[in-house]
Amino acid sequence: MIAEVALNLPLRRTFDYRVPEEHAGAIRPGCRVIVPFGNRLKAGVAVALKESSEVPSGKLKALQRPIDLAPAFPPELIAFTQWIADYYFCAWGEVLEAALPGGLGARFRTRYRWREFPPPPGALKGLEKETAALVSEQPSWSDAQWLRRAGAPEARRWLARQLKPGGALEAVHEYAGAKSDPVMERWVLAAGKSIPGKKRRRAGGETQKETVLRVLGEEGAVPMARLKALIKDPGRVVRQLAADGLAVIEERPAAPGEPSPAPAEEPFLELNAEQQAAYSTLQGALAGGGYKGFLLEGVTGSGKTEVYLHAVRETLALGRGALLLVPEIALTEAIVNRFRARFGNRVAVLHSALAERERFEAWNRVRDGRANIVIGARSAVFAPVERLGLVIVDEEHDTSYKQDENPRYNGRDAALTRAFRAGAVALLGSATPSLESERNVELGKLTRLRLTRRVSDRPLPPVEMLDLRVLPRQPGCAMFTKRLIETLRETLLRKEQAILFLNRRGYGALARCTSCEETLLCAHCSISLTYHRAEGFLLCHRCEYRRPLPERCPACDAPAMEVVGLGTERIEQEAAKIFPSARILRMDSDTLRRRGELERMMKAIRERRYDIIIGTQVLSKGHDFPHITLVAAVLADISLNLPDYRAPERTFQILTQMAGRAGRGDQPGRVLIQTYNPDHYSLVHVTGHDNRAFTKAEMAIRAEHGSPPFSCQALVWVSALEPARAQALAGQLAGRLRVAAESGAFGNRGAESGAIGNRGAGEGAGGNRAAGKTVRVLGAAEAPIRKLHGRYRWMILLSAPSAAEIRRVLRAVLDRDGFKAGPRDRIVVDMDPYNLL
DNA sequence: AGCACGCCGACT
DNA sequence: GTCGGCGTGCTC
Repeated sequence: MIAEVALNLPLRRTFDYRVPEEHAGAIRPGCRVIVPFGNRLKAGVAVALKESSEVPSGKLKALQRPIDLAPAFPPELIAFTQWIADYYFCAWGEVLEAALPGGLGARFRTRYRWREFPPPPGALKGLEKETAALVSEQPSWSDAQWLRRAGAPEARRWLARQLKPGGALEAVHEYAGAKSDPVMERWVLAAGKSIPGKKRRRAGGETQKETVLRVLGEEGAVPMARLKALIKDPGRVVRQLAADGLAVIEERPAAPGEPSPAPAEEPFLELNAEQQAAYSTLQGALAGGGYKGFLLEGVTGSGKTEVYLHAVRETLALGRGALLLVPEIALTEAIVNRFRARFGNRVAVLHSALAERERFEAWNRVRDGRANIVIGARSAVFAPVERLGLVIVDEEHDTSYKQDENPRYNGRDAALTRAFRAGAVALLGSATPSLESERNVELGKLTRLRLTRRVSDRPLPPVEMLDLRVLPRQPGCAMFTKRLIETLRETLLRKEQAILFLNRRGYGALARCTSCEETLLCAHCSISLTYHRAEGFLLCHRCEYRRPLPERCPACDAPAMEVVGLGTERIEQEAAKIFPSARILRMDSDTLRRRGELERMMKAIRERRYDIIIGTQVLSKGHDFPHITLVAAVLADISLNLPDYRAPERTFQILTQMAGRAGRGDQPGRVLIQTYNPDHYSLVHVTGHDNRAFTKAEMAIRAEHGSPPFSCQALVWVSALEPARAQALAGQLAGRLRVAAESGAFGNRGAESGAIGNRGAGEGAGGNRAAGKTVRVLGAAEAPIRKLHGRYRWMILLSAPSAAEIRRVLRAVLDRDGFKAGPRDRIVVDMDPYNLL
């Protein structure tokens, strides 16, 4: 028997292994396995079993052992992850790695062993005395031991020499368990029947031994941890008892942590007419039992979640499971609690904010069917839900669904494909749908469902544009118009809460010399440093680089450094000056570092312990604030000016989401937008809450430029340590891609099946193509951020009617022709990219 | 990605 | 003479 194994390596291929007789029964498709690879061990997934292999049997190795007793991946997910790897042009093993909480999660250690023991005396030559003593006294020792004792460079060289053929040592690699293995606890069990009762009593009461024996007599078995509370050094006492045959020490799997108590049970709310209409349609689709896709477009506060809840209930009633994806930052206790209040422990939460143990536990509950409703971020799209009937993607427009490291998949698009392949209903929800989804509605791939009214029947707040080019400012504070400050003052006088929104953290945008105009840049990236006042440092927002704000300009030595531009820290400082008695809270990724901080702050806001909340877009995502009546964008232009064709879409979405935060309680809300571009269409349509008008305008622009969703794109990033090398390599690669694109234009291509094709009219459609190039190659061009993490970056843009065309070109150059980069160069493919910088 | 192998310059 | 730089190629 041969197992085909996908390894977590950036290789777009699998490896075959012989399955040894002893594991023949245990190795099934979907099992994680340990295999020898080169001269070490690696974890992988047996994705298929077969009778024979293309690989000559002399080359085949035997896999070492399985990690799992039961396959970690059901057949559906093996096929689905392969599809994802293929579509996103990445390694299957990397997708499998991303699909499991904690990854494949195998731990290894290395032991160094004497080829003969005791070692010949000459072998220790060159080692200092202590290290020599350590290694000469034992037949083998672990890498951890070695590192602790032998950090010196001579020792390192000695080891390398001895490990070479002819040396006195060999390295033995061992599997050291998986992260997902149950945590073990040491227990003490009573043994032997004689519990000596007539020991002479000491004046002070029981001896420590007697205490342990008494507890064992009462309970039979206790965890060591509990004895620790009773006596000083339970390990020593228990070892003695064990030696006397009175106790036995045993490792047992620790009991899983207390599941948090389910919140009070909550009834299903009655749906209003619009919700009911949407739900009825979903009900029909669910009953149909096959794939159907929907876009639920509902303004903030229109009750999308209640529709989700009803749809999930219906799904369960049909004997199927459900998946709810939420954006990375938005997963709050609120939505999880609502689900748990209706469905109790059928709900499992998979999220990076959870501790690793909890994620394993949740994942296991899904895998063995105890839970069949999964709520989680992007990677939850790979949750092993059985008989999947419904996949919901909340806030589907959110760009955090796109992973910006390998595998570079989009959770929303992956969700559509998974639903399609599973014959499930897909439901995308948003107040501001993405252009991709709008296009899919136009193409009939998604059916639109609309919720136009807020549940409370409260009208949407009026939005007022404040033109920064002309309006008078608050004296001494140029960032605020008088109008904004007056409105804020009224709000505070009414004892209501206000949000000041600015999409940049830190104190100011950059630090500059007033004398020579030099701007301070990051040492590793070609972007300006942001001053963070609270930390007292200049920080790079792309890497970890930090440095103090210098007194003198590093370029001209003038003592004239100044911090220019706006950040949330500065807004906070200025607001505190104007409203000294207001209670101000700043929310951005700086103040939200700690786990659970978001929840704590949200609670404090709901309890009205703050008057002004200042923050970045973390504020815009999916939270209810009943007492906020004013939302003001301090400078809407920041996100508008990025060199990214999606900047208007993002700006419209963020501002519309922010506007939706105003006035959800009893008080009506209002929204102010300060900007230098009051006539820009993406701002104007926020004023009118006019989704459709914005979409129409933006769609026209995209159509004109042929950008997504009217085409499919891939970015090929090329980076190197020297700028010239990056440029040359990118130029070469672009040339080769161009050749492949042209030569393939008239060639044969099979239609691919099963693709949902989130964008691009041609996905899976086969013919209907004009003769000529279908794949356009743009560039290579230098990246807008030309240097990042010390690497110089170039980009090549591939654009085509369908992803399949692009894959064909990429395969031709990168796989078939094996276009090679040096070990210090990097070539990264990003399908359907969101990050264009 | 690692890690070996292999082929050229500056040091004990 | 060797240590070590990094280009090249392979891993079932």
